Amino acid sequence: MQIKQPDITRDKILLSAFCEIHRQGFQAASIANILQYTHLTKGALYHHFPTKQALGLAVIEEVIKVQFEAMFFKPLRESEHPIKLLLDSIANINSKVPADFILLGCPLNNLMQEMSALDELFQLQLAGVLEIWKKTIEDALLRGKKMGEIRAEIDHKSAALFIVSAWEGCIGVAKNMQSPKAFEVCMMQLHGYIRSLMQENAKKLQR
Amino acid sequence: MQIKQPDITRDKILLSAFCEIHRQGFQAASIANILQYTHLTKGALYHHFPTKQALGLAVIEEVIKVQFEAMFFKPLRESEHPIKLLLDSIANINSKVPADFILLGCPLNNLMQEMSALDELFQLQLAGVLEIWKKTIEDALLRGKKMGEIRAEIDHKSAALFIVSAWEGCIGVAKNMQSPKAFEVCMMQLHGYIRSLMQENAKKLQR
DNA sequence: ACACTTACATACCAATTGGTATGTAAGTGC
DNA sequence: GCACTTACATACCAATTGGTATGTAAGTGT
Repeated sequence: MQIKQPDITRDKILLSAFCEIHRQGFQAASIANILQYTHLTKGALYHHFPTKQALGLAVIEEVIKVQFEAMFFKPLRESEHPIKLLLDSIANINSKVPADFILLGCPLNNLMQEMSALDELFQLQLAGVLEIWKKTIEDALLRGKKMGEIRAEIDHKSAALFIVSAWEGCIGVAKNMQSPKAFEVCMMQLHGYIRSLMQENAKKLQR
Repeated sequence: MQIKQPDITRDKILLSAFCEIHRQGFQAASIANILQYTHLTKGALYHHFPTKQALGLAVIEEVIKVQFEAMFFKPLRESEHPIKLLLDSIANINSKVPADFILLGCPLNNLMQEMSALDELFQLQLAGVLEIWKKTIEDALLRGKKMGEIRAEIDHKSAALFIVSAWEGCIGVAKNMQSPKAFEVCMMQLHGYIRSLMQENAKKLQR
């Protein structure tokens, strides 16, 4: 089964829109610019997407969500040692995420801050991705409990919410400072927070 | 000494601009809207501010920075028990910050995410406010060390950076979820992080 | 091979944008 | 009381915005 030409065109628009939105934000993203990079025209864009809003929502669902799924969610879900993977990912964060994610910000966080209060569809779509992230970490913490790594009395839902929030906060502040180094330092404190959720005897195993 | 009329006009523009920017973001903020609320005209605005950028920078310096100074920096700097104040502020956060700060986001964070990668003057001005916040918390932690509340081996600079980052992250995520309750839950985890920096015997004193 | 749909390209549009040029009335210094 | 500056108001402008109406060439089903 081969990939249809229209789907290629659609993907080209989505990818170009993602890049433009990542750099300029959604509202400032220019449809003219998006098209320029693809060498397509408005006819193509408005054939595949009824409005700019629909294009933006599709970027969240089909580009951003997919990226997060591949980079964070899937590895963590499928890991045999989720707590170890979580801690290692955070400790080596700058090798895990591209530099653009810090200098331009996290695409998810950027859109959350820009659009959540302005457009309910954006808010819901973004909240959906965030919810998956949160649930994935909740599940990791829960499995950590069963493996005797995470203390039983920990409120894993609150902890997961905080981990995601702090994570985005670290990127956000590092973006302002334009400093991947600050991101690294900041994430090491999040590393410390997660370690504070662990059983004492399990900490030794995790360097 | 009485307040000059021109200064009143200038302040009216600044305040209106702050509200518009808080709701729409800087780029989407419309000068026409800003003026509508003040019943002034472009002549007035461009007399007091040479460009929209200059207006935005003035809003950061003369509205946002001043608000933060009054709400967070000054109380913490002048407190005799800074760690207690920090923990109490976080525990009662929803009574400390207006609901707009969650539903519309933190004005500082909003602008950091929108503008840091686009405009160096914005980035520097915002980083300046962030730096004061960070320094104020650094100093609070340092005084906490001297009072035997914070453990001596704690890296207070990294911790302060993380506290500010996580704080903004909590607001950011709560903004996306449009949930002051989530903000409260999230901030209680930050509360727990700060407690994890404390001496064991000092923890008992703090409820 | 004919009817119909898909997948675009081209040309156009009203609305809005930040910014400017000009005008003017009210202070202000001397 | 005259010269000059301040503090605005009014009218205008080029550029850009998202969106649409129309045209057309290439499939696609029958």
